[in-house]
Amino acid sequence: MARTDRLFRLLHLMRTLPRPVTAARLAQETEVSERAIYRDIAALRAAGARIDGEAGYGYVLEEDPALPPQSFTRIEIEALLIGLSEAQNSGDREIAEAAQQALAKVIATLPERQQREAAHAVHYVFRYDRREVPARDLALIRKACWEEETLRLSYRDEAGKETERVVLPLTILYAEKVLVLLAWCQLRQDWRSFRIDRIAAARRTGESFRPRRVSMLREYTERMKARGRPV
Amino acid sequence: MARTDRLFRLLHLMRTLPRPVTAARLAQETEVSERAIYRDIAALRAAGARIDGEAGYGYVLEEDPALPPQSFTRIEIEALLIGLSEAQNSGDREIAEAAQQALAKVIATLPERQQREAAHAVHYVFRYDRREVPARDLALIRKACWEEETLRLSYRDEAGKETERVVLPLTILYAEKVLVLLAWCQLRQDWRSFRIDRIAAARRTGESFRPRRVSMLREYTERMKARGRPV
DNA sequence: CCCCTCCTGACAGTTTCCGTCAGGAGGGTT
DNA sequence: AACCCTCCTGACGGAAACTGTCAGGAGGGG
Repeated sequence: MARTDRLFRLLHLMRTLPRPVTAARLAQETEVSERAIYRDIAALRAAGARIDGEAGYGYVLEEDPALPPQSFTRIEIEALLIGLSEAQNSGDREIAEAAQQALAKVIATLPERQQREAAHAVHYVFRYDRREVPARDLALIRKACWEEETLRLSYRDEAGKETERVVLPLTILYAEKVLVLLAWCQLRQDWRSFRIDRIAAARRTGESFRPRRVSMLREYTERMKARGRPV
Repeated sequence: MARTDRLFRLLHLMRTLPRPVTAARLAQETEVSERAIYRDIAALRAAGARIDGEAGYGYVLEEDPALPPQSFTRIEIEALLIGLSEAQNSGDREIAEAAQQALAKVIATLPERQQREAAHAVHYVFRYDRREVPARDLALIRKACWEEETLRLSYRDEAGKETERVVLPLTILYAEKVLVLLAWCQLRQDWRSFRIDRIAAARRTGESFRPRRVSMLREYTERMKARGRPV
């Protein structure tokens, strides 16, 4: 591999691999020695890349010279930061972390002046109602929605009674203080909302309902509208 | 000039000089021969840059996913969308619009598959408590925070009594259902929070307190910590 | 103490790059 | 047709950069 190619590839790897990226990992991916990686990082830094690197930690690309600078107004930057803060209060740990990473990626494309504006944002989100974090099975449910795979749920209703449900999971809904799974319930043959904190267990069935998720959501939306309900 | 530097510089020149850019111009700007430029262009192309070049015309850098601009995991995309939804519920119209635009800009840089993932996101934010939108003067207050300019406020307290305040505005705080301005109040010689919906009028004084905003925020934060209060 | 990782210099051998020169292509204008 | 503009590519000899190995060091955390 030509060195030129490798330098661009390193930038790409630092953008896409989970942070932080170690020199050992980069060396493995590009099939050169670690010493070559150190040299490459130095070259990229000399060329304007802002790469944070701490002993014992790894590398984080903070400003990327290969990308066209993206331009956001100051208020757009503030809006993104508000969004990050809100996502961090979502009660969903995985989403909170993902928001942080996504925003860091966006910030890395910004010129220095705008990065400074981001650092000195004037909006601040403050929430007392830290929602219960129903960490259990949330990732599994999310994945099932993405992959349009049926789930078997053990669900506890308000009275504490537990039933087994086979559902087609459509959407994770962030309502006021609870997370809700909107799904098509095969037991009831109708749409049902399941509070995620009342899901005792969730198991994947291996059965796919692809590609029906989007059309079912459309149906649900239209039914809610027909009932004069907010969507 | 190191070749690495030169390659990034060429990308920058093609982005900023009037199109089309000739090899002769690039050679002059970077102080190398035209032959070197031809080689550099070949290297950039090998690295994925889409550079259009026609004999007798010059070069045009096609700025698009050829140099994979940004990559987000699926959950990162979902997190950004959650953030957008939350920002749209912030009660601040300007922020809501800015969030939409910022996100559109981010999405536009994504490869097609990821744009589709964004379109079929599984998370949905739903809020009953549409907050009061105190649109009046909010933009002015925001700008004053950014520019570190003193404000004169007509402020109504809970009993409806109106006072005049001269304040150094620091932060717009998104609490549960209200927007709050955190400021240093010169009348009280202390930090005060002002509910934005109770601000009857706000006027700029023309007096700057730059560059004190950041250090004052730090002070406030430290005081809150010393009092065992959440920051 | 150990572990993890980033960091830098030196070395000899290997590879790449450089400008110059030559020849060609494509498109447009007169 | 000739001429102009520009992109394009190969070859050459000399110069510059790169390579992996080895050695030594730093910082942070447990």
